[in-house]
Amino acid sequence: MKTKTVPPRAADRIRETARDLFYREGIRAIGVDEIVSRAGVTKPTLYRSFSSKDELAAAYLEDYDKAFWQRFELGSGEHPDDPRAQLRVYLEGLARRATQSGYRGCGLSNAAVEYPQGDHPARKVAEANKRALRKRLVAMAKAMGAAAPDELGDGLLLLIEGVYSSGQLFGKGGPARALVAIADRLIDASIPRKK
Amino acid sequence: MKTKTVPPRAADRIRETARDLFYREGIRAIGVDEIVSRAGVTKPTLYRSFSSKDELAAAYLEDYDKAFWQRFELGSGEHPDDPRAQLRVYLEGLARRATQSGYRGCGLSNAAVEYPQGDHPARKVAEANKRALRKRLVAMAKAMGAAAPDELGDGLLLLIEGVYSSGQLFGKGGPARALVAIADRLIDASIPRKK
DNA sequence: CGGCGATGTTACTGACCGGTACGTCCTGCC
DNA sequence: GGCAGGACGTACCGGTCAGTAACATCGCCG
Repeated sequence: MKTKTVPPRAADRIRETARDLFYREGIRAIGVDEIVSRAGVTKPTLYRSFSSKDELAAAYLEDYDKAFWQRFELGSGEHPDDPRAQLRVYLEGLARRATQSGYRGCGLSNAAVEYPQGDHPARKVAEANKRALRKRLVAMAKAMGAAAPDELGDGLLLLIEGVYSSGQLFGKGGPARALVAIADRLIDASIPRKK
Repeated sequence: MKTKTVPPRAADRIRETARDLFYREGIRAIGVDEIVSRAGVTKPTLYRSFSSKDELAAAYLEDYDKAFWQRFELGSGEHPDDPRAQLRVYLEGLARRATQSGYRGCGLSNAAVEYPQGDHPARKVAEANKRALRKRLVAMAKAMGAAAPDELGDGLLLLIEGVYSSGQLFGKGGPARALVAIADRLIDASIPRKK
């Protein structure tokens, strides 16, 4: 009970507000003034918790990364020994979200578009997430019994990234609706017949 | 011969410079001052040819759209009656470009990330291009004899957009290297056996 | 030669950007 | 009760943003 029972909200509110605004509007499009005003705090408060806007953006992406893995691993609990079913849970949820109007894609991929230079703190978080995702997908492909797990893993990654991107371009009736069927077809075609 | 033999360079140089800078660094990241200084012109000159930065961005994307279709239809000349081979030509070139370091993805998709609001002139160009591409891919899938052309067309679009996005995230050894093999597998699995 | 359109020059605007020096208030502890 | 220290706000900084006004200069064409 030494830790404050009401751990001063300011920093958390800033993080939440930044998360919403950065995701919906883009990082470069949102100024710190708008963040602090919507969060009901002031700029010095923000800069006491984050050394710069870039660091705040990186923190936002760290949060996003955490939330992503939570979504991605949701199927692992439901189907502990069936990697294909695990992946399917994520793909179905993704296809649903990505075919709603207002979908904004992946915050991490979007950040990489906004910050092309490799040394930006936000980009580093994005790249690390994508490398981990690629590794995870290859591992899943291997567990599915794919003849060429690297290839299937990369194929799945291409499909997923394609959904992030096209989802925000097409909205409601977009190509993401075909995701599950396409992934199924691709996986089938990549696993040696087990008959 | 009434049209000027040397149509004053200024507007064209601005367009070219904007194209390079917007593509490599992003639209929001580049100010008009940098464009005019690199183009060797001055701001009033820019604003005599383009009513605003947003319109200049739209013009850049129009140019990009034109160049895109040129690349995309490159295989149509080489293989007039083989849609699968036509597409393959584009995919091979794309996979090559997207696995080089410094690849920046698709200028149109990137612009849509930078400008999420549907009424922005740049986004309109991007969306129109993507709708046309989707239509073209479905038509190609149909011409290939796909059982479900809409589905295959959308699957190909997902793969292509996935390459744009992941190409700029992974660079040299990225998942784009699997593009051609994956597309082949997917197409094979989507066309009724013709044996 | 006269004139006109395209371009350059200079200087400026008001808004907004990220970031900060400094004062104030509130809380907990002796 | 009073003081220390942390949390927060007020007010401001210099720089950059997109966009413009007023005027000078060049070169082509009649």
